[in-house]
Amino acid sequence: MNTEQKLAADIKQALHSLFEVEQEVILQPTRKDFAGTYTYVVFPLVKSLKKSPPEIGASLGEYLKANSDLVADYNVVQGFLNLVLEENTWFDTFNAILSDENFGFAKANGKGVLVEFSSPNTNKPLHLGHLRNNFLGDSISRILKANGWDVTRACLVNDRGIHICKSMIAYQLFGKGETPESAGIKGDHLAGKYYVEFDKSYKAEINELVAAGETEENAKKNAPLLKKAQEMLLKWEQGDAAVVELWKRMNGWVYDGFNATYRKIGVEFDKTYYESDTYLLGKDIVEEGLATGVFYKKDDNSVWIDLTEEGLDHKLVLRGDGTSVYITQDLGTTDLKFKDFHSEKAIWVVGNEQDYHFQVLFAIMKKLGRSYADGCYHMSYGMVDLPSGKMKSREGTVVDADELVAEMTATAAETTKERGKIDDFTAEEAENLFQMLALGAVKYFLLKVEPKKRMLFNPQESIDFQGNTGPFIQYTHARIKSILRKATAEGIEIPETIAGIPLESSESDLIFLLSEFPSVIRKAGDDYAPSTVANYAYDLAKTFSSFYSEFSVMNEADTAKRDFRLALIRVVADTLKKAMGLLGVEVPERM
RNA sequence: GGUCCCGUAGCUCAGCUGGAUAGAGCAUCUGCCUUCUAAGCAGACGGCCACACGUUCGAAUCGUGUCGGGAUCACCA
Repeated sequence: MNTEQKLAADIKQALHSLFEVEQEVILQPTRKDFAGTYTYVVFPLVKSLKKSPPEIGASLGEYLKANSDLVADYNVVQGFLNLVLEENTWFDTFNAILSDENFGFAKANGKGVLVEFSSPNTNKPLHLGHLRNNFLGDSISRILKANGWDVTRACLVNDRGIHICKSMIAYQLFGKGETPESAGIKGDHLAGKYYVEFDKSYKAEINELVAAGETEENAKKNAPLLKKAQEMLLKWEQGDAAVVELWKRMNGWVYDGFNATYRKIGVEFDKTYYESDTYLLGKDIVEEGLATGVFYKKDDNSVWIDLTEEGLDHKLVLRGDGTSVYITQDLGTTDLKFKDFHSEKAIWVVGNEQDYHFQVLFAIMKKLGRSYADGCYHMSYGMVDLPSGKMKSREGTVVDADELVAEMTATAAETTKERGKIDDFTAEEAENLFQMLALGAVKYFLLKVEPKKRMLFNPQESIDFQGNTGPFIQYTHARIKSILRKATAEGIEIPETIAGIPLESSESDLIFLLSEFPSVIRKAGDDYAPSTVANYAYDLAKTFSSFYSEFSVMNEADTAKRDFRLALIRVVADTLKKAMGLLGVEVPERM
């Protein structure tokens, strides 16, 4: 039981003894302007007790001061009972944190969760929007693990379909046999180049047809290039050797490119599914649904489900000609995923433009009686917009992931060199640091915003290194480490338990914040919100910085005080490292 | 048009299981580096929390409606 829970129990007991009231007690942190750590709001008691709020507050405060060994003092402002804690409870709280290396992390709960994210298309390189997806997926995986879940990270690669054929056709027509090696272009970028190429030529054909008197609609449907792509898709599905060979070759290039990017941004998967393997799945589920009467057949043989009871519409699950639609294969892969991993939960990190799709998918699974249906969650997130509007790969108006990371790394290098604090680093150490800072900046930037909100990225203003940013938190960690190195150099041993030291308010602020770490992790997991962890890390770093400028650690004459501060800041550094770790961000020893 | 999401300072965002005088960062302005890293700290400036009504002792937070922005409603994925 932590301090807050104990205090709540004491208040509950007090309510019982004083007023014979049985009530759950909820505490809130006391506002900065008043003395106290926790505040209990007495307004709700006014009616039943028929006493004024200050009266209730005072008698409750008096009782707690006398009977609770946690409460040293109290004050009442209107209906707010502010409780000042005994100093030794701060040390109880702190010592518990100090002695627990895994403070904040829950024990394994023996249950599995599958997190699917990234899910790239193999016709274009990753852009800023994909980065948001990757970082959200990576971070929520880490957060769920910290909440005790056994996490499997899965990636479903969209490696087939008409859009892939578009790149392939364009390459066949205009590629002149070039390869990533011959062109000196990363494989995913090379494929992307031909995807854009396709779109350009396709649009030119449409314009020609329209000029020749076709309607725009017809032109779009009948442009020779599109026909070629559709033919190629058909050939691919028939297993045409030449087409499959080209498909394998080009996808191979793309995977090499993706792997390089994933390695650079520090994202990994436990399991990769390929849509070329799974796109035919789901038809047996359609049969099952027809047999159980969950689905119904129309005259043209197409299969549907009625979801009007769920507030949704009728939805097609299989075409009249027996071929799959998107949801068909998703039914199949969902079953497959739960069969493969026997997990309790599955999470899909997918943009909010698919909100409706997932509502439908989950509703169908429920109607089919899948036991896992309630464990399905769509972690929906908003698009990353540019000042000019939406990013469009076909039109080339995207912020490329590789380019962005490279630019940020250059900025980190420049900013760091200006400051001249790491002049003794080897080239490799320096490069390592620049990468760490660049990724810290980008990841933090994308994760600090609540996932479901769409966010704006302004390339001109770019990503900052000051203020509420990843590098600021990394910097805070490095500053603490610098002090700890100094202490080690002087042979100072940090004590394992602390007691009886008069506390400065910024010190108790820090202890209080540290004590909240477990509930922050819990909340982030419950809400699927890495932003909760990001905001916490910033809050902690900010509070430390304030303490740092007000008090000195190593120059403190009272050695007991000094040693306490060393212990305190060591836990702060550890907690910053853990919190940033949950965002997939590393923190440096020096910067 | 139906459904879903969003609307908080000039800009980017916290806060939303109802609680006190709504917080940060950026930008603008003032101070602070001979003491542990100034990527920092302290301060100033900046708000009808889109609007209206309702529930409540109490609403940025909950409910209803309006307005504004976005997404979606394909035998595309």
